[in-house]
Formats: sequence, C-alpha cells, structure tokens
Amino acid sequence: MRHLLIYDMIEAVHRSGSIRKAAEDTNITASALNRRIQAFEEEFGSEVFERLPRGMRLNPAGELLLHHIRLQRQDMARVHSQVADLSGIRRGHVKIACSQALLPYFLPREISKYRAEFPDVTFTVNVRDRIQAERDLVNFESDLALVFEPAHMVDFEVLYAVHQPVMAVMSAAHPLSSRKTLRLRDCLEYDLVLPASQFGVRVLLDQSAARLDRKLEPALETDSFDMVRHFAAYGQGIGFQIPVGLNALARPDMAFVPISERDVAGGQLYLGHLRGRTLPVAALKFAQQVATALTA
Amino acid sequence: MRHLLIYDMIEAVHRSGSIRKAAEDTNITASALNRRIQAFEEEFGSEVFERLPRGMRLNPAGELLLHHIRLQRQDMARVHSQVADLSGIRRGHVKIACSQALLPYFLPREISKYRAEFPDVTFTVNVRDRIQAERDLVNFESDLALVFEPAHMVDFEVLYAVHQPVMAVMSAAHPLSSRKTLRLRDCLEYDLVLPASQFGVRVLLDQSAARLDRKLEPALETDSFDMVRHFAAYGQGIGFQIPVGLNALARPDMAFVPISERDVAGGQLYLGHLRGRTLPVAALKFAQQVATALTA
DNA sequence: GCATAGCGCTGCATTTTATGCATCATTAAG
DNA sequence: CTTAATGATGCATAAAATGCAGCGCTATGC
Repeated sequence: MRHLLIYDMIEAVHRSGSIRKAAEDTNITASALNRRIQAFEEEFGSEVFERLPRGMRLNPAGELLLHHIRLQRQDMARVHSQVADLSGIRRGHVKIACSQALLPYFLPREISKYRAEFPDVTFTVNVRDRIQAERDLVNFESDLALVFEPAHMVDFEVLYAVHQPVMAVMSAAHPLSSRKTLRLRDCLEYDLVLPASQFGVRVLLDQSAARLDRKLEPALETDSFDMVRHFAAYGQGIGFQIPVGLNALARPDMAFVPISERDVAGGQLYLGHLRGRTLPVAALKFAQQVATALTA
Repeated sequence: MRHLLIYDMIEAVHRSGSIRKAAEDTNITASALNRRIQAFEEEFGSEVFERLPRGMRLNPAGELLLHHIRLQRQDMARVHSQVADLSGIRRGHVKIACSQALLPYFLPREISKYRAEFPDVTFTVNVRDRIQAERDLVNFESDLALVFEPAHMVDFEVLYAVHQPVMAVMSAAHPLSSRKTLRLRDCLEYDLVLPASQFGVRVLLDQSAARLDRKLEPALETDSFDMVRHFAAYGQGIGFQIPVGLNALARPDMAFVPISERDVAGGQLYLGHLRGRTLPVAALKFAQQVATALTA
C-alpha cells in the first residue's frame, strides 16, 4: 500500500529512535525520510516527533497518531481478509495471547484442526499472563486472547466464557488419586506444587486458603505449568491445573481430581478481543471454533 | 492529507458514478484519476469498482473498502481533535442526528451554551426518525444520536438515557388544562392531534390505546411536532409531546399535563454513538454537557 | 576542554512518478 | 444506425521524490 508508506516510516522512526537508523530499514535515504516526515507533520498540522540531540521521540500527538496508525492497519487487514473471503479463499494470520494452560493440548489441537481446513491461515501464539494479555490486545499485538481469570477486562470484549474448576494433579500412585473429589484440606497434608502468584489458579487457591485461615506453603513454586505437572507426576506432591490444560488419555500415569467447589470456587476461562474491534475473518472463525470446542 | 487523497477519489467516483464526473470534483483529469484508481486496485489486490457501460459502481469489495475509508477518516478526525485539545484549543465539528422533539428548545439551548465556551466548534443537526438515526451513525453521517425510543439499538452504544413521560399539550383555555395529571380516556373525549406512526410518542400511545381496546382516531395526523403544538394551541384539540420538547415559560398560552403512567408508560430518550467508536473531543464533551442537562 | 561521532536538516542535480492531451474501443439510448 | 456517453491507453510534459554531499548542532569520551 504505497499511500500508507508514510505510516511505516513513522513507525520505523519510532522503533529505531532516529531517522538515520530508520532509513536503513525503510530502504530510503535519511534525507528523503527526513523530508517525508517533515511533509507529513506539515499536513498533519502538528509535530509528531520531538527532536532530541540523539534522535527522535514521539511527542504526545505522535502517540495518538501511532495508535491511529495501528488501528487503521488492523482495520485494513480486516478488510483484506473479508475481501479474500468473498472469493471463498481464506487467508490471513491470527495472533493469540493465551494463558499457559492452553499450550500443551488445547491450542495445538484447535490450531491443527483449523489449519487442516484452511492451510493458508498462519498463527502466532504468545504466552501472556492475566495482565499482559489485555495489554497485548490494546497494542494490537494480538487479535484474540484466551485467558483464565483476566485481570481488568476494561478493553476486553468477551466472546465466550466457560467455567473451569481447579483440579488437583498427582501421580496415579498417589494415595488420593482414586478419589472422586478432594477437599482443599486433604491436599494441604502433602507437598504442594504451585504456580507463581501472577497466575489465576494460584490467586484462587490463595483466596481459598485464606478462608480456611491457612497459608499455602509450596514445596515448589514455578511459573511453568509443565513443571507443575511433571513434578507432581514423579513424586508425592500435588499440583493444580484447570481442565483445559489436562488430558487424561495422554497421561495414564497421572490422576486429575477436582477440588470441591465448596473450597475453591474455580474460575472463568475467557475468550475475547479488543473492545470495539471487528476481527479479520480468519480470527473470527477461529474464535468460533474455539468457543465450540470449549462448549464440548 | 495528501496520502489519503486516493480515498477522496474513490469516494468521489462512488458518489458521481463515473470517473469523468468525479474528475471535475477532484480537480484532476479523468485519465489521471482513472490511472490512480487502477493503481490502487492493483495494490489493494482486488478490483473495487464494477465497470459498467455507463460508469462505475462499487463491487462488494468496494463496499467493504468504503466502510474502512469512512472509519479511517472518522478516526483521523478524532486524532486531530485530541491533538488540538492537547494545546488547550477545542476545534471541530459535531454531527448530531436527533428526534424532532429536541429541535425547538433543547438542542438550540445546549448548542448555544457549548459554543459560548468553544466558539470554534461547529455543528450539524439532522432530524432523523427512530430508524434513520441509527443508520446515520453506521454511515458515519452523525457522531451523536439523541433519539426518543430508538428502534434497533444494535449498533447504538448508549451514553445516557433518561425517562420521558408522555405529556398532553393543549391551549391554556382547555377544560383539562388545570389538571395535575390526565388519564388517557379523558383525552379521548377531545380532538386528537397525533404525530405520524413512525414516531416514538405515537407508538407508545397506540400501544396504550390498544390496551383499552380503543383505536386512536386523530383529527389531525402530522409528521411535524410544530404542527402538533400549534394546532393544539389554537383549538380544543389535544396533542402529545415529551417534556424535553416543551418549555412552559416560553408558552404561557399553553398547558402541558402529564398522562398517568398507569395508562402510558412513557419512554426513554437515548443519547448514544456508534458502537465501538471513539468520539472526537468536541463531540464527547458536548455529549457530556447534554447528559448533564438531561439529568437536571 | 577539545575532538569526535552521531544527530537532524538542506541545496541541487537526477530519477521517478503523476498528469494532461488526444484518441480508441465499447455500449446503451434515441 | 447514429450519437453521446463511458473507461482505457500511448506519449510528451510537469511535478514530486530521492540521493548525494555537506552544514550546524550537541552530548559523549578521552
């Protein structure tokens, strides 16, 4: 899109912090780039960059403009995808911010399934915590977020939500492994493997423990859910995870037992996008597939 | 904005239906315009116009593109207004779609008040019925809508809503003029002056009459609320209007009496904008003023 | 404290792009 | 069958963007 090149240039200058560096990325001379920036500011009616001795920095007007540029580009991508869809083609790229729990089974399965039907759609998956996921949407770095217990939800428009009880994860040989449900106090008798405090499961567990006047003292605290599972699998410890991150068939050596909702209420897994956005066709259809999969 | 000129050209061709006519509006030759359209379509990756023997018409892809163009322009206007606001200046143009009831007193007063503080802000006010108002928002022909009992509300994002009882409007000499409230059946004894069926007040009255197993048979039906008021003022007839369209001080020769809510439930006056839009500063601030005025 | 390296900016010749003019092919209307 | 529209195109010209070389400025480092 030749007529939008100036936007690329502005972003390049913003990224690199100087015209001369940005000129290399843009395949243009610094002088030409400089004049295009100046011409744009002239038309725009206001400076967009602060001129510092060591380079350029966006001023407040520039920050506003940058947001417009990103919005504009997103919407153009949406138009392209809808136009492609008119002719039956489905192309595009879907950027997803998700909680760790979605990584081992759920998202790989859903993405494979989707790409089996539409091989020209590509994906980016970024792991983001409950706060970063929403920030990703605001910065247009993700189209969709699939997050357990997101933090603010102000710019987050919910497409689908599903309840997820908290499950205890342990070795199949564990004394508690044959129970149908567990009380939280049962678990506290054993070594605990807990996710770090920024994770939704941990927040729910901490709250529940506080109601029992207990404090959780994990034998192992980690920011890796893989670590939680594997440590629990090989010892006497008990880990915690939500059902979407578990797959009983794949791990006959492990047992997954729900914690009674009387103790730990469980939480919601939310699928959503930036408030007010119209998603590209590929992202929208993928979201619909995910919603269906979460229903089942 | 030179880099967005191609969008103006596309819109000009869309409006006039041919390149040659559009060329005049654009101050450019038909041949140059033709080639810019072709170059754009090449970059865009798809034709945007159908070539007919008598001119050009947008194809489905073009319709999608046109929507993007309008969205894009709106958002750029918002950025400009926010940038102006950074320097304490408030400029801009506010486009309002409103019900007729707002015309005689409310909007003139509010616009004057606003412009007393910000004289560089200009306004467009278009009268739209309950259906057209929302369509206006979707086509980006209005920033704000102020509508009594709007029809669909799917693309309508509510900023403020206020209840409006239905008022009987009559000459000060009318036998019922001194009542504190009126029952609907009292009114049916007299000549009725009713707005046409597309108006919210009429819809409410028709529903209420139906509950009494009566059918409203107006002596005068009109699409002008001015007509309703003036006809009622000079005869024995009774008209109907919502409070925001009335001003007792301005018309000592008239009486305004609320209809009992047991008979006619009244309706909501909604202030809103297109779902998901970020308004320009001027429109946003004006909306806040309107909301405050409606509260009082 | 002074040289240096990096920055944005600018005059000028050159290249690239856009435009205008004249004209063609096509088609619906009279 | 003519006519009067339409969009498309070849070509010379006008306009715009670019590259090069160099200027003035300022924080940094010896």
